[in-house]
Amino acid sequence: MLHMDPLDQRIVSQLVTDARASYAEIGQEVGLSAPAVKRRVDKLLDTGILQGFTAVVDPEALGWGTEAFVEVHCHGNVPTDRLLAGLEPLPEVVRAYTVSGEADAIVHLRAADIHHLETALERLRGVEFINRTVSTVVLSRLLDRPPQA
Amino acid sequence: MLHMDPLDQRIVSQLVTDARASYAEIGQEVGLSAPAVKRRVDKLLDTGILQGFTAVVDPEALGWGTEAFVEVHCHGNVPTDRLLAGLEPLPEVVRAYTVSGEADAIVHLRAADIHHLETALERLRGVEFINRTVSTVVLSRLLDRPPQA
DNA sequence: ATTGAAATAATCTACGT
DNA sequence: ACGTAGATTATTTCAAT
Repeated sequence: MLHMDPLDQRIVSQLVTDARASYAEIGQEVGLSAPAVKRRVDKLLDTGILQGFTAVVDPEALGWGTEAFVEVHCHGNVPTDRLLAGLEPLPEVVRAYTVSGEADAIVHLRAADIHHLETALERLRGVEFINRTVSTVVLSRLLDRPPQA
Repeated sequence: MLHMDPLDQRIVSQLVTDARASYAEIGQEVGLSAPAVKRRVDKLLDTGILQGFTAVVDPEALGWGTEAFVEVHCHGNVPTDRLLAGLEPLPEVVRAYTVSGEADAIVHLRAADIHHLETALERLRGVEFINRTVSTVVLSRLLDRPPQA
């Protein structure tokens, strides 16, 4: 179903490095004409291998400078779709994962400041099926690597 | 030094949604000409508010389908630059944060499979100043939100 | 599945307001 | 700081291999 040949991989790699690179530029790097690159990119978008193109924004500049990771422990067994439905409405939830181990999920929160983070945590704890949360506040971002350069 | 007016915010928002949108398209959305949009984008890149443009790739397709979060506990006090120097050489480290609480850092690992994850963990534990690690393997990705849509 | 060429569209570099 | 105009470059479509 989804397979990338080496050329696709190099195209994807270029786009990860600079999503606004022209098809001609990419083509020059990988040894293809611009239309050939576009067709491959279109197909990669079609198959879902490429999910889209986005700008990388300094969270500080957006006024979302405070982050935390929260272990979520639920009452009994909660199916993932209910988990998702419970977390989705909270705008401070950047990412969420179901995990092995004691916790049921890990939630990545992003807020404007500590106070905002606190209210976000309160709302998170207010989600009906959530029993207990364990928060870890981020002090600094050490590393933030592009998916594949 | 870094401030965004409402027009900048709308431009950034457009670019987060689609980093390959043309300046003319963005301009139409926000009520500016294409050159005006480009000038603002250039300035946003210059000030570091916009850090770049990247493609969003399905990690499965890259053969990096297994993820884990690892609490890192160090021997005594390790300065952040030494932490960074220790983690940076490991390609499986996608992101790393220094954090409040018991752990010294949280490391986000991405590997091809469980076996690869295991070897990555072993190498992580091999970093000299690392005392103990607590791993949590990701079972599924519930939510992965764009920074600001 | 690729190239090459022609039509269309986007970008860049003025310059003027 | 924005817009318009003109030159340049990129993208797209299509024909052909």
